[in-house]
Amino acid sequence: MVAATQEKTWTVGELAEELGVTTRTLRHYEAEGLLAPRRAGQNRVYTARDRARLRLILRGRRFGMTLAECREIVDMYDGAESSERLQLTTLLARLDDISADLRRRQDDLRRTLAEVGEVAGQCRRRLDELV
Amino acid sequence: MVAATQEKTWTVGELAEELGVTTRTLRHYEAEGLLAPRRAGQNRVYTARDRARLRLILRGRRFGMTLAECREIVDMYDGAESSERLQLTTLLARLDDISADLRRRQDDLRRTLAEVGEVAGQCRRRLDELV
DNA sequence: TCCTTCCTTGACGTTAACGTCAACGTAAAG
DNA sequence: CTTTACGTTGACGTTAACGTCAAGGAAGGA
Repeated sequence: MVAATQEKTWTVGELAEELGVTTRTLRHYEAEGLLAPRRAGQNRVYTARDRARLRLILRGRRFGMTLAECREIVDMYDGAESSERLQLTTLLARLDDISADLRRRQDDLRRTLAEVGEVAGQCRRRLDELV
Repeated sequence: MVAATQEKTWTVGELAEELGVTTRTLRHYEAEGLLAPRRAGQNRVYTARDRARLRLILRGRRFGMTLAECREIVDMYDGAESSERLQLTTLLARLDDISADLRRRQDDLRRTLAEVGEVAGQCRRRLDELV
């Protein structure tokens, strides 16, 4: 098992393809400080950790988080390994704020979904009447 | 009860203020065909119905719906009162698509919230270790 | 060697969703 | 009658999140 420590990596093209975005998006995220892939010479090398970060970002984007908000969240993964009480306490407070915000959005989504269901129900009733 | 049929109305400024947006936003939504308030001469007059539409729109915006998506949904409220079978059937299919999309976003949100909770938990554990 | 494919950086373009400013009308208050 | 506080339209500006070239480098196959 000589090669057991060789973790899988991706090129920009591969990772972009796999997650359904363009390479431009990956370079943009890097420019905005959301990703920081290794380099093999000039070329970017993405690890499984980079890939996980990217998936978090893309997931957030799908329900309206800005890149700045995404960055704040992924950065917290690193901050949570701090050893300073003040840092951890501050981070924890921020995380609570973020959770509250996400729950509000969850509520907005839930209500919207409910109302879409209402309209669908109304459609079905009118279709029944048309028999 | 002579005046019982006089429903409450709002001016742009009043409605914007009440819902926490600017008047520019209301005029923009009108230009994009999401709202169509009555006029009293030149001035816009918003009814409770307009207000309800606006609340739906703003709610959708909060979790990442575009104005075009918002318009499609609010327009369906009107379409659901159609009397043509084909119209209703088409609308119903579209509503199912939208519901599926919203549920995906709901899932994305749920997962993100869970992971934020994970990070918070990790913070708390590290804080405990620091006693 | 040449060709293709993938990568790089840099720079300008585009779209959505408003912000901002100008120039003007009008109705109530002082 | 003028000031103040709304309202109107029109037009240009701004920000975020990429899209879209352009120009070039490095690796591998025919």
